[in-house]
Amino acid sequence: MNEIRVGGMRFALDLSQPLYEQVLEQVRSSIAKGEIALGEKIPSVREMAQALKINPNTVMRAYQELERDQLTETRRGQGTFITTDADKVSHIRHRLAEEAVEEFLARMSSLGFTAADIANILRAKGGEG
Amino acid sequence: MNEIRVGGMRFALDLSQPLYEQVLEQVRSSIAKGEIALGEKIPSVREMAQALKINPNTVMRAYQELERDQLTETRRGQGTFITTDADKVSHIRHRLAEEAVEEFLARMSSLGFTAADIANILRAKGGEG
DNA sequence: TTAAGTGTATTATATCACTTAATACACTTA
DNA sequence: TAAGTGTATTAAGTGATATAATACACTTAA
Repeated sequence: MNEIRVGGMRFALDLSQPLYEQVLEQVRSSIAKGEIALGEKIPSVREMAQALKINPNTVMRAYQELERDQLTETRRGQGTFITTDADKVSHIRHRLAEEAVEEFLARMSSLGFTAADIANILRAKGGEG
Repeated sequence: MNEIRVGGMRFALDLSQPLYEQVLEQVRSSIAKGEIALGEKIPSVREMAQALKINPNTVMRAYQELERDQLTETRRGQGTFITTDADKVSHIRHRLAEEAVEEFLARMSSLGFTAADIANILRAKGGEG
């Protein structure tokens, strides 16, 4: 699978998407799922870059987006830490979910599926899984 | 809105995505929704390019993807026509829906939402709309 | 036969996002 | 003081996207 474990997180990078987006999303996912604790330190830019075999600048870009979303706090000279504010995590998590739902519904609507159609499809899906 | 009507279809292009993908998706959407009839001729490459103010090569690329999906048939010297095979349309429509569902569920799962969570969110969404 | 309108192919150019590389600087801690 | 942090800068390369200009094969109607 080319799966890399670093800092208690799992990473699987490919070329289908920008690398910085994949790093961002996979760290964010770990936070949202609670797989990494609040206040915990994540690997340094250089350490992460070396582990993932990508450029430090690329990791930096991902880390800066995490901080802009207030999911992390950076302390110069110390490192990058997950926020200690559970509300921040909850807020971002629901905002991202809202975006996913909106995009999904728009996409299905553009294919001519109604809300009832979608409910049926998901119900069928849930039944088999 | 910068909405352009051409060949019975509506187009609204922006810079958030490749132009050829937007043209592809918007024609495909018109077909899936039955807004354009089976067997009908769609605008020529040059006509579409002029109407949308984009390059003919860009339109060409969108048209070729439609043909690869067998949603259209091209007749040299005559033009590009929607397939007359309703099954083809149905097949593609369900394939795209399947992809949308899979991506949506994966995205929600990466945020730590369960199938039950998702059902609740969509039910709430349906109720208010 | 001809002219206009089709799809199609080719070559060249330009732009932009992404990624890497190499450095350097400010800060914190041991 | 040395090592490890985040951060900034400059340069270069690559690939996808889009445009431009041109040409060719085919179909249809005048």
